Amino acid sequence: MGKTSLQNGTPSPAITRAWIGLMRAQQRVLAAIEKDFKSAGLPPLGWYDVLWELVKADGGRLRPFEIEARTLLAQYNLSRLIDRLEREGLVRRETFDADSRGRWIVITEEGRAMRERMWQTYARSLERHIGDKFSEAEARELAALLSRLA
Amino acid sequence: MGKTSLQNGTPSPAITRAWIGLMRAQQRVLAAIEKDFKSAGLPPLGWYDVLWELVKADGGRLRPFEIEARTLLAQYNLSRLIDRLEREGLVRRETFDADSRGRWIVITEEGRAMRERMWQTYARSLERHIGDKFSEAEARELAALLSRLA
DNA sequence: TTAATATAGATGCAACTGCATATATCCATA
DNA sequence: TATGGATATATGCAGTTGCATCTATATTAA
Repeated sequence: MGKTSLQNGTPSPAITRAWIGLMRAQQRVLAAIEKDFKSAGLPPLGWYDVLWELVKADGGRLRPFEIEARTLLAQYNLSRLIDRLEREGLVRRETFDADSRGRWIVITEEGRAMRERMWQTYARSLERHIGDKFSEAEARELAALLSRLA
Repeated sequence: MGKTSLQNGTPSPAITRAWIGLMRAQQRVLAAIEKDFKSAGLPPLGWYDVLWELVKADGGRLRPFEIEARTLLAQYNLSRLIDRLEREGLVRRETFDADSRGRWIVITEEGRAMRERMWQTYARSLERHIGDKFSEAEARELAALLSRLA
């Protein structure tokens, strides 16, 4: 039994409230951010994560399975997300010579530009929907607590 | 600009880490719980919320728009979720005489039994995936911080 | 070598979601 | 009391997800 529980195997009210709070907070903030993206005529937030991993990576490229590990996307979802990104010209698929099962996913100039454009909106959203609600110390505390669930 | 931000409109690292932590924690815990449900041969977690609201409600029944308000489900998603619950015999749609646009959604005995069965698994999951990770005080602190985002 | 197994990535299909709109009814007011 | 607008719920459609499986290639071990 966990550190925090009643005798009968029922989670304590605090645990329950933390869980409900986690679900609702994530849903609300995510919905608010997605709405801001939509208003700005931007693609869904999920695209950002992939583009950002590629920008951070050496040579602006990664293997699909590497993106998968960094983003928590399921393999089949990532494969199709890459389809969409490629259709919009934001990434290219290139051959990976050392293993012909593999591919490089390479970010294009358009992809880099899009990521920056998305960040403008994203940064403002984070400020508005999260930053405004916490002091610096509280934000650190929240991040620390959440990291225990990762 | 928020309480917590740098000059240039970029969210502070603490805010960014809180946000990433929020997304990842929710995804991971939700995925773990859904997996537990699936292993136990149970329907998706989303069903639980509706059944639970109905159990708590007077007479075991609510109007769809009341469920909507209590669960954050979108109207069209709820309408279809009720279809599925009804198909499984867990709820019934009944007429609402005072306003014939409306309906009652009534939980059945099977619905009550299913909710209890789901709770067995749910409670253990919450213990394992959240309760084990926090002291009582920490859980309260986390819930309090998350409630600011609601 | 070859056969068995594992890994990288893609894809058909059914279920679910979001969006827009439909349908039915109610309410306010001219 | 007719009409314009609001509210409650449902639904067609296109896009997305999850699941299972496929193809292609790599690795291991006999």
